[in-house]
Amino acid sequence: MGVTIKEVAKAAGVAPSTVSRVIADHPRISPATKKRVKKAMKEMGYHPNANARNLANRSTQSLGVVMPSSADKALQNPFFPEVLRGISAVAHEMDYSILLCTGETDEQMLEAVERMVYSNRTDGIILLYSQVNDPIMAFLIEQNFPFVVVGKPSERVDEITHVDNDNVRAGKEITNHLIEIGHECIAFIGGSTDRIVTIDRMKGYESALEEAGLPYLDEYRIHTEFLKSGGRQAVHELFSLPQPPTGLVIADDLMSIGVVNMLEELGMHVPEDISIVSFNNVYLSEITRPPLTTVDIHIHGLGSQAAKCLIEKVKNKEEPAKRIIVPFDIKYRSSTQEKEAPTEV
Amino acid sequence: MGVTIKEVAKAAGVAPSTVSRVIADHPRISPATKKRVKKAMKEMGYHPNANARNLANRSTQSLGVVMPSSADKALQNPFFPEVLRGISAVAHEMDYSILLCTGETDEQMLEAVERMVYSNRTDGIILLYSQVNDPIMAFLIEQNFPFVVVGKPSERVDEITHVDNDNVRAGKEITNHLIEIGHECIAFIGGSTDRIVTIDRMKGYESALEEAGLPYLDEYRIHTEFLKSGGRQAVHELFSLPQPPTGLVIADDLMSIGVVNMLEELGMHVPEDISIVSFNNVYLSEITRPPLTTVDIHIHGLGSQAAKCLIEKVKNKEEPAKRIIVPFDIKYRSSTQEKEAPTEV
DNA sequence: GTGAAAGCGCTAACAG
DNA sequence: CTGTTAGCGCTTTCAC
Repeated sequence: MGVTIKEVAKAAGVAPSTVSRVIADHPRISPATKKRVKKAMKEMGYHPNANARNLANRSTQSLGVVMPSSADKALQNPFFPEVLRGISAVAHEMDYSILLCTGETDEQMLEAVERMVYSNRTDGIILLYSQVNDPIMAFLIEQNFPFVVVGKPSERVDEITHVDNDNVRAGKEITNHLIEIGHECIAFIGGSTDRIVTIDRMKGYESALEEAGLPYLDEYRIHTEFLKSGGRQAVHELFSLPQPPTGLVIADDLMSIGVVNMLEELGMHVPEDISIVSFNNVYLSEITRPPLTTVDIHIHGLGSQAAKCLIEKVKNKEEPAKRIIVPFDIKYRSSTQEKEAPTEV
Repeated sequence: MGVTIKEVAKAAGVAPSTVSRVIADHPRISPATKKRVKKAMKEMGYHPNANARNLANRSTQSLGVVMPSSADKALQNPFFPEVLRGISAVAHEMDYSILLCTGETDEQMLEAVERMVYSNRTDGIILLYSQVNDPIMAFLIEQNFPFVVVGKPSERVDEITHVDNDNVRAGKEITNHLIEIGHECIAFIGGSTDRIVTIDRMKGYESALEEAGLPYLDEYRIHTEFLKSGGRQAVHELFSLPQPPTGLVIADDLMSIGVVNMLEELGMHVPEDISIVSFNNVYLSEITRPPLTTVDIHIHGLGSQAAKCLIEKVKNKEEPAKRIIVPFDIKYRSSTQEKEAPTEV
């Protein structure tokens, strides 16, 4: 194994505790010894053993990150690498490591999280999703274990630290954009209503329609897991309505890409026949055809803020719950187009 | 903190060492005490402290996973979540945790890896990419630290355990497909030639052309970082050649999506005017327009095999270097189309 | 089969 | 300012 603190101490002619103090950058230590010890450390290639440190400190200097279960196709969403980047950036800066947690099924996920917590492998946890009735969140709360969620918790919103966008407002603004450019029949397509993010974005959509006095039929709201078979059917029905929509608010860029393709197959063109807006602004939304008008939610920022909050919380158990709202902005691209006034004969 | 081994020992009326033996499922222990201890553990909600265990064992029960630096847009490639799933599956099964390692710049990455290794945070490392002159790999070799690479190392191929597809053969087969359906002018578009995967796929492409006696001009090979500005230019030039290609072999699905869109903008249709094949079979390649004919490289398998190899290597330092080739298969979809014989007048 | 005791490598009082 | 000492929670000889 590597060099230990004792060996360094001996080499520098001091006690191990002194070396420890140098490592911790303790104030009350003479510059002379400090220098001497540092020199010895360098010469001997000393690096503190994280395990031993953590044992002595009862900490782990690591953050657990829980992704959604991989049963979920959504895991392939570029959202995740991006949010990981954000987390990683501040984790690295603050000298924390990242412990990843996935699993095939929900039970496996819970089990993995339990193990992490019980065996003291992590100081705190970041939940990368938020859904109703989440057993993992319930477990964390019950254990009073530090965690933050990226997104909005489904309940006890004020007691749980979370980092989110104002998805309701974002939903409203992006829908308003569609309204402003002349659309009156606007439908919403989102994933499962178990996901809070879907709900919020839809709320925004509804409130925009309401304020504008536009119709929002039940038939205008589609919730489909992730395209494919079921989704196709739903979209098909949407456009078989007597009054088919001319604008679509879609809860996620990836979904948009699927929908655009589906529409084109059905002989409808985006944006000529139908305008589409969505959320996230993943890299793909720029290079797809047409490039998507979408809400840039600043994924990286969500990640970095979450890490920051969690670290604060870990360092100070009494840190009050807080809510961080990461601003968004809208990227206007060519999936939307002015709706010409209906040709009245 | 939690319950300790001592408390369990006291409750069960045995010595701590006995409890330890029960945890480790030591053979020489009477069924009676074993049962008694287990009962106590359960009742008290005992869970071993990973840190203490690892310190005593000089191990960490965790695997480090190194992603490419996030400077790389490619990080948003769904390849990563998917390969993580694979790693995760076996890690979980074998009771290892996953330590993630990213960084904004290459230096930051190296630094992060060094810290992981020096501070004994991980037992072994999986490199999720392979490129020439990689300082991280050099470091790992120099330290004689256990690692495996997903992909093919740029050098010392027989000394480094790696998990890869036979990318040369895959490149050849997929190119042959294009040839079989009548294409004769086939170009290759790939990312940086620093990445081994690009090189191998291109070799396959070349060898297919050669065997078929088809031309492979220098102008038919494009290496572009990741579309956008530079890429557009290159593609544009490709189709300004006196003999523009009718088939395209593209090194990555995501790139294909960009290229398809670019072509459509230029007024060319896939597959009517030009056929496209690529690699990876990420989820998107099914839902894009048109769905892509692509090599399914079994990303999940790459991940799980890598984890398996690494764990073997970690458990047995003497484990010889090995190479695991994960099979691939081709998904035929509608980005390719028979090329009608040139209309000879 | 089980217990006592000595560590794993580091930190943190408590003295001085 | 620095050394001594006693752990952190678990494993592992070595006895019995």
